[in-house]
Amino acid sequence: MKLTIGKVSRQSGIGVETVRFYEKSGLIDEPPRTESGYRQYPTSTVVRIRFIKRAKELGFTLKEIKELLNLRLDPTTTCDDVRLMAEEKRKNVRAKIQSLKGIEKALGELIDACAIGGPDGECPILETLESDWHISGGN
Amino acid sequence: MKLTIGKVSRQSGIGVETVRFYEKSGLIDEPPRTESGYRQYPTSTVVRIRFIKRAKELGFTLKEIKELLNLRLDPTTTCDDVRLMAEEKRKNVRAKIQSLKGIEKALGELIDACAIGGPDGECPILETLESDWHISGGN
DNA sequence: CTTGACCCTGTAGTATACTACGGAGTTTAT
DNA sequence: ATAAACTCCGTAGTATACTACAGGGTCAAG
Repeated sequence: MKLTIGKVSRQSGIGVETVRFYEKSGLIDEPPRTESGYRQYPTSTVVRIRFIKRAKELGFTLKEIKELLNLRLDPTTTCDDVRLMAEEKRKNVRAKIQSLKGIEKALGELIDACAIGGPDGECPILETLESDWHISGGN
Repeated sequence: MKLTIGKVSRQSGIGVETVRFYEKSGLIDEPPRTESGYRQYPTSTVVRIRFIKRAKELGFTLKEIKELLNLRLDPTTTCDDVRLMAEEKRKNVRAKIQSLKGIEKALGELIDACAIGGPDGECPILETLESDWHISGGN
């Protein structure tokens, strides 16, 4: 089943203009066109755009997302290239998870403190997070 | 010990201009000044800026980071307000962790496939991630 | 067969988050 | 005491990621 740009837009929750912007930016392939020039997307485009959306919410730039989506074995990349890049990305993702867990913990402590009418004034997020976690494997 | 803006900048790994930008944006307090007008930062400012930096890498906007840093019990907020907001933030953080775990898993599978000279052509990130996880508590 | 919703291209404008610069005063190391 | 390095403020410029036209053509329902 082929989709018009409007359907892709609605099903993936982004604007029509943004779909075209992602195409220009190389995040999604140029789809085939009808005789009159209308784009005809495969349904997989919706999955791809939803991935882009989520990855953006996780702090990846469009450039990084492109790299993630292009991580595959094809004639122009060797297996080693792909594996090394994937390992680099995974290191970065794991660091993000650790950072988020630190924030989750801090929020949990704040919620608990709140429930028992705990301390006030200072910023509990920072008090809880004064440890040395950091994002590694910069992009 | 008081720090000049340059020291804060170096210790937190952001530019001097960015420190002033964060001050203008209300992310860090206006520090006291010397007679000649130089800013004098407490060391806690460095901790705060490092938090801002990490939170940015995790996909939070400066607006959201401000809200996180202001989550505290003070005369202008009630305990319930703080707890509800903190719970909302935690929900969002947990969703992010789940999303990242999905990506981590996908990368792991790609790395494994690579190691054994697995399938090629398609994008394994997408193939692995075609589930319905999403970020909730949207901001 | 028309009317309204849709699609096309291209360009320009917006929001966010910096980043650089000009022109000046201040501090510090030699 | 003087040069290098730092600081001040304000404004303007940049990169990223959209978002909104303008001015047209296309398709589907009644």
